[in-house]
Amino acid sequence: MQPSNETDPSDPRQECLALGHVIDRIGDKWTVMVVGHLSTNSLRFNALMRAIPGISHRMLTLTLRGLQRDGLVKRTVFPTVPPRVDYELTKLGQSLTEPLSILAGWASREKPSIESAQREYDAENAA
Amino acid sequence: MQPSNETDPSDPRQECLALGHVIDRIGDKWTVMVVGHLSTNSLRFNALMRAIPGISHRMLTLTLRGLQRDGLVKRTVFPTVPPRVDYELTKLGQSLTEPLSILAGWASREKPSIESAQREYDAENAA
DNA sequence: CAGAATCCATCAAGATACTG
DNA sequence: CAGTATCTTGATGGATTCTG
Repeated sequence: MQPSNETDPSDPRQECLALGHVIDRIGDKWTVMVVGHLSTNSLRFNALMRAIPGISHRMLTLTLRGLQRDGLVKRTVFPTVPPRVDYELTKLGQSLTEPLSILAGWASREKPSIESAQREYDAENAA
Repeated sequence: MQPSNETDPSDPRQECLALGHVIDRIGDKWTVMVVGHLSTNSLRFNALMRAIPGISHRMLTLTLRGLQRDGLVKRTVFPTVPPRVDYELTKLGQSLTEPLSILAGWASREKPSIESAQREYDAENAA
């Protein structure tokens, strides 16, 4: 039924182009980890730092700012001394946790297969 | 039953750390797009080039090699003249399309919300 | 056609030091 | 505690050229 229109939004390929765009935002390591850790409860800045091994001060800041900008994370400042800042997922952020956990499930399920494929590939390519 | 072991694999936080690792491989724009386009049928190199706007020759090569190494894509060479190479998802690769399409669904559903949040954030931060 | 190889600009990210 | 600012480097990715 579709005429010769190349930009059919119901085309799964178009959808995957849209995904590519969003993946660029939320698809990096740190973003995924932050969302994962905030999915259960709100956390303070340093608590996130401790929870996510290897993340630098700077990257956590930038990641949180990005998530905040996308409306996925809410930042709450308590005017105490010393200052305290809580980060929690917004409703929109919560809605992301399900797709991500599905992906996480796939990742942990298929991790062995992937790693064995890598070893095989590397072995073939080593000689 | 778990002792004071901090690396409990059933902990959702541990799972999200595993995700972070895998996301680093499959979570980039081009990889997602390639998998998306291969989800319906196998494609040749240049067909993928044309299907994915903006991808460079080099990035397509590297992306495909990575997917191949992970065992997600199978490369088939036809010894014809001119040479012809088909790329198709393996079974493992097929199994990834469902989680990805769920994520893609979320992305296209929530895209308006995200963009409006961004506009709001930028407006607040512009002044 | 399907790649490999080289060159190069840019940018992302870590380390470090400073502030309210 | 929760950031911001600056610096420096190393990886990334694009353009281009060459080959079987």
